[in-house]
Amino acid sequence: MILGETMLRKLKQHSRLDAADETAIRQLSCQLRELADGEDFIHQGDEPRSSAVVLSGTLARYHTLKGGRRQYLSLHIKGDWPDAQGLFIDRMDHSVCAMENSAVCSIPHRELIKLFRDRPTLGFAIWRETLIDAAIFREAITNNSSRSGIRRLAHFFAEIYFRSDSIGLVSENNCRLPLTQTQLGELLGMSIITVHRHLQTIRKSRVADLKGGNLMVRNWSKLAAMGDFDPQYLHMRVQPLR
Amino acid sequence: MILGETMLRKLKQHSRLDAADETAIRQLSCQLRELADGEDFIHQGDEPRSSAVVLSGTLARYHTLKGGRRQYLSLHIKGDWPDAQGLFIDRMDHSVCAMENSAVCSIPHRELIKLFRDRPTLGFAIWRETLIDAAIFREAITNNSSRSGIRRLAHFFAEIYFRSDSIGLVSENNCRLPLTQTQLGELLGMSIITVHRHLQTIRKSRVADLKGGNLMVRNWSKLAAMGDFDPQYLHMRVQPLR
DNA sequence: CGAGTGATTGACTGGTGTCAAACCCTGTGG
DNA sequence: CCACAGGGTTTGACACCAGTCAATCACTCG
Repeated sequence: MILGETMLRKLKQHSRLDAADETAIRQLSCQLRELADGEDFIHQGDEPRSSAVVLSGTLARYHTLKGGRRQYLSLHIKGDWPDAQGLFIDRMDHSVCAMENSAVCSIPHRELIKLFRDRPTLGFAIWRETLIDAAIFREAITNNSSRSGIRRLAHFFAEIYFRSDSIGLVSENNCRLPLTQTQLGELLGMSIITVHRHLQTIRKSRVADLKGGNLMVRNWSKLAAMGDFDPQYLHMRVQPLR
Repeated sequence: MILGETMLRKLKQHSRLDAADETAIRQLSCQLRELADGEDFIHQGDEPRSSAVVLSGTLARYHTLKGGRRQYLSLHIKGDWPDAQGLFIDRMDHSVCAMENSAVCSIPHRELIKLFRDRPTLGFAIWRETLIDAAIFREAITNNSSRSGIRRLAHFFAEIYFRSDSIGLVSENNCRLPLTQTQLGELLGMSIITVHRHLQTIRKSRVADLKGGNLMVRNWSKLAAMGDFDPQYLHMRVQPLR
């Protein structure tokens, strides 16, 4: 089953699971949901009753600001749990939407909690998953607060490329990144104009390029250097890119 | 015991615990540690073997940037778990230091994990604690990325005042906030000069004042409005300030 | 009473945001 | 098959907020 394999591949990046754990995961029930580009998956204020794993596509968490503008908080690809942060929370403090046509698989909290009681190790693995989420949030604070525009953009590109690679979504130096320049600005805390100007610089230096929702990395080590990117905060046991 | 009461008061802000849970918490062993102003409690790269609860004082998480400068990520007061994010993580991706003379109480992970296996509900409560931490990180992303300098400062003041009040650390409209303007800048992603200028504005409008490590809130509703502060993201069952 | 740290103020500069307009690509409909 | 509409991208002009530099003031501590 796709859900089981996707979950396992992701969880094994950071956690050790035994055969019984794997079996338990494969037996989870899955409620498939397809999302259209731009569609909200869960909305700020909702009471979460299930949590989902991304099977395909790209989702994002976001805050809605006074005046309706958005602050995107994080981007989620295959294997991620875009609403895991709602696990033990009464009401969502943020929303989650699809950035392109996507598919997710929902698991009721009731079933997850039973799983955690029966197999604490699996609970710890998913807890770890939410802690890595938090580490990514911390890095985003640092990125958006203390790095210059161009480094900020480069760091984000490096992170998404690295994460895509680790789940097997990079081919020929390309990965998906279906964000408009406006959305990149709403993620990185800068205006579309500034995003555009720095993007041009990155293009001209032949480090990376973003076109048609695809990120092409021409020079990985230069990109990582430009963004001060050090993947330690992603807490993976194996580190694919070098 | 101080540890038990401090932990219980904090956990009960968001979780329901039964009598047996409370007993189990009161029986946790506590390794008291006193920290001097500025001292590192745990350092980026360390392997965490225990997690601590703040008994008194103020601690902060921070990233060390290229060139040695810091990005502060979050501030922690009585009842907080400043290194809970290291619970299921091999190596710390950030450091934690004391912002004034402080006291914390460490609990070995081994003991916590045994507790979680025996009493899953308590594990869920502490998991929730780490999820609320993450919610605070998300709000920090939004604050530092999309609010103007003065709103950013006001939002941070509102948050720390609100959290201080909820753990009983506000008296006569005052709470501790032992940060220099430089440190405020390193937390909010702006230069000391900008911090200073906005702080002056906040002072002159008689909304709040920061002096000698103390934050005095003269007009709570104005401060909350100025910072677009909505405490929903703190996920407390009861909301003290109004 | 100096030394040191932090707060305060001013002058200047540069990066970033806003405004505005042209361009490009794609999908739609006549 | 072409014209059009709409969203996204690109470019330039301009203003202003925020950063750097620099100097002075205030407070605490030995």
